[in-house]
Amino acid sequence: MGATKTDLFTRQQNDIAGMAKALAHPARIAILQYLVKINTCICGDLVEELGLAQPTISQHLKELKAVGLVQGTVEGTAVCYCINPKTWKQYRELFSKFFDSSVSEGNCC
Amino acid sequence: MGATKTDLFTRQQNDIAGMAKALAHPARIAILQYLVKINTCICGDLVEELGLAQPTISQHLKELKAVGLVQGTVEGTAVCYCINPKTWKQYRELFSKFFDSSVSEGNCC
DNA sequence: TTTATCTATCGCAATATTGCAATTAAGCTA
DNA sequence: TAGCTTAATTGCAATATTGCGATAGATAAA
Repeated sequence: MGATKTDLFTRQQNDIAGMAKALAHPARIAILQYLVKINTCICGDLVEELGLAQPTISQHLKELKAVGLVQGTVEGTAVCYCINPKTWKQYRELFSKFFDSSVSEGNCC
Repeated sequence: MGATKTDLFTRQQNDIAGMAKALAHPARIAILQYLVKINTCICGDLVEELGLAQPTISQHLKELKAVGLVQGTVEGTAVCYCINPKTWKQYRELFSKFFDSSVSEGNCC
């Protein structure tokens, strides 16, 4: 029926999947990379940087804010966006832990 | 409308997003964790392990195979699945590289 | 060959995501 | 206040994803 059956899985599994979902769009990757590159905060010239319409960028920023990867502060008429370092580190650790599960090279099918 | 505008983004950005998309479902996370835990190959008792119907599991396995995270070999009537260590390492490195972009703690908005 | 077992595919329904035009909301400046 | 700029929200259309029943394909055993 189209909806993910989250109740079948552990909290951690849903967490990892949710984090991955936040990264599962090139526009959001581009936004994050841009924010990392610029370091200091940036507002909505993301609209210029990427080729997407303003409501679309706003939507992607909303999702990134929802998972805590990005912060926004109102600066006059503009909004200043930046990476949330705390969540960023959480993401790094979670993915790192997930992939560090040792995968044996040889005894595969 | 409704389709991702992949042509607006770099190859790398689409790659990361594509990899993230493969992980963006708890069932696929659960499958990968199970395969890592069992180490040696496993077939479709994933259906028992997770509570999803056989066609649904098959679908998720297909996606994991499509991105190369999982291999399958026919073993009689069953199919033996396992992690593809090569792709697994590629994923780990890509995500690690992405998140290791240094995010400064202080000068945020 | 027939039967049993296991997996893949098809087709469908329900839901989610993507993208944007139009509009609204909020703040600055004159 | 009115006018301007910027961002968020709304509403819609197009597409993608999720999940499963039914079916088909492949192989082993009788």
